[in-house]
Amino acid sequence: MNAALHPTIALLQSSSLTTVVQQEIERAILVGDYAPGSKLNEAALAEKMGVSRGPVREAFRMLDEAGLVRTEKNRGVFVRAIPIDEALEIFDLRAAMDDWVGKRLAVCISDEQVKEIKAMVAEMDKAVKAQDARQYHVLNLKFHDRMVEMVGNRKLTDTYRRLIKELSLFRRQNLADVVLMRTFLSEHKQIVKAIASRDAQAAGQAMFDHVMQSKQRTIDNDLRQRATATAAAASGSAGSGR
Amino acid sequence: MNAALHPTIALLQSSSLTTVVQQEIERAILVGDYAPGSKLNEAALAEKMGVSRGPVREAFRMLDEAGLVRTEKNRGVFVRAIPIDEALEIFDLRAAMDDWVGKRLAVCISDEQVKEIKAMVAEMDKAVKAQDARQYHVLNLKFHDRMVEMVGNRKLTDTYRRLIKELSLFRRQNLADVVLMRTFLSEHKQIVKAIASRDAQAAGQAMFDHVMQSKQRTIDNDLRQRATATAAAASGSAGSGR
DNA sequence: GTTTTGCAGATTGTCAACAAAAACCTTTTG
DNA sequence: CAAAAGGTTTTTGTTGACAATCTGCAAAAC
Repeated sequence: MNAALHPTIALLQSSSLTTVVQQEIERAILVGDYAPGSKLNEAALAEKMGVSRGPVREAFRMLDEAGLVRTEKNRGVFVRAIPIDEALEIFDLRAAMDDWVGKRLAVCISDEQVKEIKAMVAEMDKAVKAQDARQYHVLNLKFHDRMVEMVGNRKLTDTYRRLIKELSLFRRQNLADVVLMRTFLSEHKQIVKAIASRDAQAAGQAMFDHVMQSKQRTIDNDLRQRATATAAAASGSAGSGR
Repeated sequence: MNAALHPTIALLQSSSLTTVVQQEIERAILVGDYAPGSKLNEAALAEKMGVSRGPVREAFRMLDEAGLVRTEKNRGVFVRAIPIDEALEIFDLRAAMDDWVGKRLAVCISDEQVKEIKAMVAEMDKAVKAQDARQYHVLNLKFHDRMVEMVGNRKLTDTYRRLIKELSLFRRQNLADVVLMRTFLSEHKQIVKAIASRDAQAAGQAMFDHVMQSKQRTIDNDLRQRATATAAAASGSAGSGR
């Protein structure tokens, strides 16, 4: 007689102050309200959310273990700033996982599900044509997340999402220009095609390559930004102190 | 001027009560002091370790996020009991990761490191000949962990270890009998051989198959135990109530 | 003028107490 | 005798307070 209880009741049963604080801080971090490297003040957050410091501290411990913040004893907790080399490592690992995702999906995906991811690609197509980079980005995340989910391995899904969350802490990647979006879109189509044709080898390869392509773009991006940054610093030190 | 400070000072700087409590509880769980499913009492643990409940609660939140315990609101925290299907999922994911590990090592391992893993296999050989299943088990864990480490991808290492920890919460697998140990040992030799010969494809395949073999053994084991358990239950209900 | 020292304010680490919920045991009732 | 009711005890959730540590600034020493 406990099935299908009122949603509010279910919510109260499952969520303690700690968990809602944790979710709220996590949301704020992922959405960019707190920049990587910035300090999170216990008392300030506690007051802001109307709770005492206890639950906030417990939430911090969770976020630390999840890799979203880093704790320095007696100094406080800071939003983690993922360095470039760690981001690249994540790309490599993700590529290996997606390789497997492609292989598995080619074997076990249903016709229904093929339709679903085809529809997602179509939506991305629209976004590209409308030059809506923001929308494209959201759809892209959803596309990959959904495919991972379709494998039906919860551990894989958890692990994958964990990596994506951490990666989102990396210096926010410049929204792709239209040319790049077109490239990725065609890769997506290739992935879906390989999966739909049940070619495990090709599907794995396509997904692997696709992630490695993203990795390469991240490297290029970083080099470019690093160059402009040092240039600005040089002109800055030569010119105005600011 | 802060390098090479006194080890005791470094220890005090890095570890708070929360972290040492967390490590101690984790150790106790992994070593089997607290069986999967058993309840962890805040106050009892706090007193046992000579601290207040605060740090214990924070440690609980970390362990929860790490997947080693599960928290039920207003009821307490329990050592997680990994169900068979989740364990099998972990095996699948591990296989995919190890596939990649094999491929990478075949490409980037140093001659020095080849020697190292060969030595580990030799040690396992000794353990098998001595029929020391306990020692074999330890060496086996170390062998795989070391290879993962050698890939040089910290995210991979973290993720892998996390999975292994969770897996160790699965109903403690019966120590392998001598026949099985021999089988696994020969697979290990094959893995090392493929890596040493720089054959990426073969190395990946060998590691993948090896993990899938472990998975299969786990299935068999579970079926057997399940059978004897139901048989015992049947005779139990028919015979004495105990 | 630069470095060092000492102090004040703020922040974190830890603890003990209170409130609320769950578990347990006794008693009552059908 | 089983099941329900009620009260007691235990355990968790949350809070506020206190101690330890860090940070920044200003005064003193060199």
